[in-house]
Amino acid sequence: MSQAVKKIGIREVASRLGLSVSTVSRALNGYDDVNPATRERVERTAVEMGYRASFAASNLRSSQTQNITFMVSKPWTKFVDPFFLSLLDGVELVLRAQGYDLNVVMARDYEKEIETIQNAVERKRCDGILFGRTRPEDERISFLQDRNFPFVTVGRTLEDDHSWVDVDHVDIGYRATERLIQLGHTRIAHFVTPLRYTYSHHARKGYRQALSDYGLPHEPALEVECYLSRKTGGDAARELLSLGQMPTALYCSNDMIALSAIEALRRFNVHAGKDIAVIGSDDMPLASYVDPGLTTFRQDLDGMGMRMGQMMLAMLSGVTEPQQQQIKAELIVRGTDMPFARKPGHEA
Amino acid sequence: MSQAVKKIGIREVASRLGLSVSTVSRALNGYDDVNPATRERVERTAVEMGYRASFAASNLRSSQTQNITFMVSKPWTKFVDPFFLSLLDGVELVLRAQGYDLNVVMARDYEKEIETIQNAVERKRCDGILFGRTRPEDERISFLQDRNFPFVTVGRTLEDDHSWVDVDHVDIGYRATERLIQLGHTRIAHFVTPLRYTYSHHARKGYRQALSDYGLPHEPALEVECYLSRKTGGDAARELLSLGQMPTALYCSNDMIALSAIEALRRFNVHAGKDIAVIGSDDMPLASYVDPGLTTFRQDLDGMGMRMGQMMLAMLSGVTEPQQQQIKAELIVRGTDMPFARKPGHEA
DNA sequence: ACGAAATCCAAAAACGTTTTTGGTTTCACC
DNA sequence: GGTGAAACCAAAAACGTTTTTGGATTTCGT
Repeated sequence: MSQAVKKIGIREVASRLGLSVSTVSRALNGYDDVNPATRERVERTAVEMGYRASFAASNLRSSQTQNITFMVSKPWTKFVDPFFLSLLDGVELVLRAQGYDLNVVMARDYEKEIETIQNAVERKRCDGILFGRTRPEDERISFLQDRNFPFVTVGRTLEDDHSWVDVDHVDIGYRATERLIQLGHTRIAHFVTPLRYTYSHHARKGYRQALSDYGLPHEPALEVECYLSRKTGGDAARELLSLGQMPTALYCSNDMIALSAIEALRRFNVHAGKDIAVIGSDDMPLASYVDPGLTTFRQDLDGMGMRMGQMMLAMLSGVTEPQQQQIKAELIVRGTDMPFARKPGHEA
Repeated sequence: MSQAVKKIGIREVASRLGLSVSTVSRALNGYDDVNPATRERVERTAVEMGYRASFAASNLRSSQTQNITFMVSKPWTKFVDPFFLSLLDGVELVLRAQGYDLNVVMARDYEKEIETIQNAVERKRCDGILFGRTRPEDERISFLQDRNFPFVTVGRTLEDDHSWVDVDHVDIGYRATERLIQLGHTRIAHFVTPLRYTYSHHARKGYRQALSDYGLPHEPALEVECYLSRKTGGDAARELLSLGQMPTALYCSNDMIALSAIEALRRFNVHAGKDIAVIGSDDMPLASYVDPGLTTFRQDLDGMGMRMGQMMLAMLSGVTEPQQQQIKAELIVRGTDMPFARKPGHEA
């Protein structure tokens, strides 16, 4: 543990070089009115002396932080984290390439979300904000729009008048349901993710559309909203069981819900892939490890993240009109779906 | 999209109140030489006017950021994320309670780790740093010690002359091995996590100690180092299989390795819980979903995180001597371990 | 009613950069 | 040799707070 290192500022660098402070600053920040030779000399000396501009000071003067914040809400950290982490990876990659830092802050709960954003924006802690779990009417979004603060979301709202990336959940819902129909199923349940999130509506819309397109009746009882913690897929499954008439197929707009439903059904001797067909939505890592593997949809999170980063970069460099990108998910067939069998094997 | 909100600083608040800027500042920052009535008036007006101190400015002047950074390395984001997220949760909780923000930055790879820390420290972006994946000789730690910068790690080094929290991996290794021995196994393999991390050494030490305590020979061939990506538990398992003499039990210092080994062995008709006993180490969420469930150890991540936060807080308030806390993990018996059977059922 | 201590507050300095402003060279061109 | 433009750089202002300094005012014991 050696002696604390002497603090060294831009002044020191300047005086060592016999240059003025402003020249050093301009050299370091890539201005064009500085002699290339001088610039080189400055740069070399700066690293030699171990000089690094104080974040606070440059931030204060330039009112730029070179910093983008990704806000993640508490519910995420419980289950959907892999989702979020792959995404982050992509974002970070493209932001870093342009000299921006990405940092992640956690909003402990629902109300804290807006507070967190407020803190970030009003105290000018970052140049832009990223977040997901958008809701049809999202006060975070109107807040940011009001102050004209750059942001990109994962997911849409009702209005859609901002920049976002999103997976096409209508498409997923439709294709999942369609597949089950084509496998011969006629009574297909849908375990719905919390409807406060926009994507849940989309998924449900796809589900209903497929049903209607293929002339199947829409049974409201088969459509049950789940919550990641309060009411799991397991709870929903038990509810359905107790109602008597089990469906022969199940589409869940979230793998976690699907998995917990499968788990619960197994207890009642109803086996996914044998007695009931199950399709999930977001190919979480667990999905492939479980036996049988969950049939679900893969989303190109990394690509989405990169796209998201690019959008942010564009906004930061002046682009003002909303940029939007929707991507299709890819069906991953594993073991939990199967054709309709004459006699559904549930003797609950 | 309304008009951009007028920027309002401490000056505006002061003049509105007919007070001086300094008084407003002192009132807001809880100094004691300000009339309670005045303080109340100031506080009310501040929120009324929507005033929030600029982060950069207060940071610059006070040289405090009220901000703690948790650095996570890329490898983590792939597999061990649940680990890391629970931990974070605890940290965040206690830091927030004292008005500190926690933010997470990702180091893209090995070399970037030190760079990330440098950036954080030298540019004074935070008041303290947290990170894990410590190595026996860890340059990050010496760097921070040299500059006398507050930090707490998850995991130890050879020296241990700093603040850390850690799970007792020697204990886990010992108890896992002991349990397998008591179940009658005599040939117990150990799939070792990357030895560049300190905890891997600890786990191996526990493993070897148990072997020796119970008079079992230490077969080097049964001890194979795995890497989270390059050489998985599956690879290691296949390696062992090809060597001919399979062990009847396996202890892995990481659940992911255990799981991938189990998966690979199944392909060769060697079933965990029937043909081979397997014990993991860190009860990742997957462990309970897999069938049969993985017998492993639960670590109180949340508690560890909180402890970690407390240590940081203590350092920030002047405590200088290293604080250290080791916690014991709890054995979670599920389905992958079983007593030794006369005829090990592997016909590979 | 007086002095000392405590309380309250204003003015100005300071934090370490970047940006603005403007001045001096250098250079090419007529 | 004079002129204008381009290149280079120095000095000082500015960013928005917190901290320091010190001057009033009030309070309290005697």
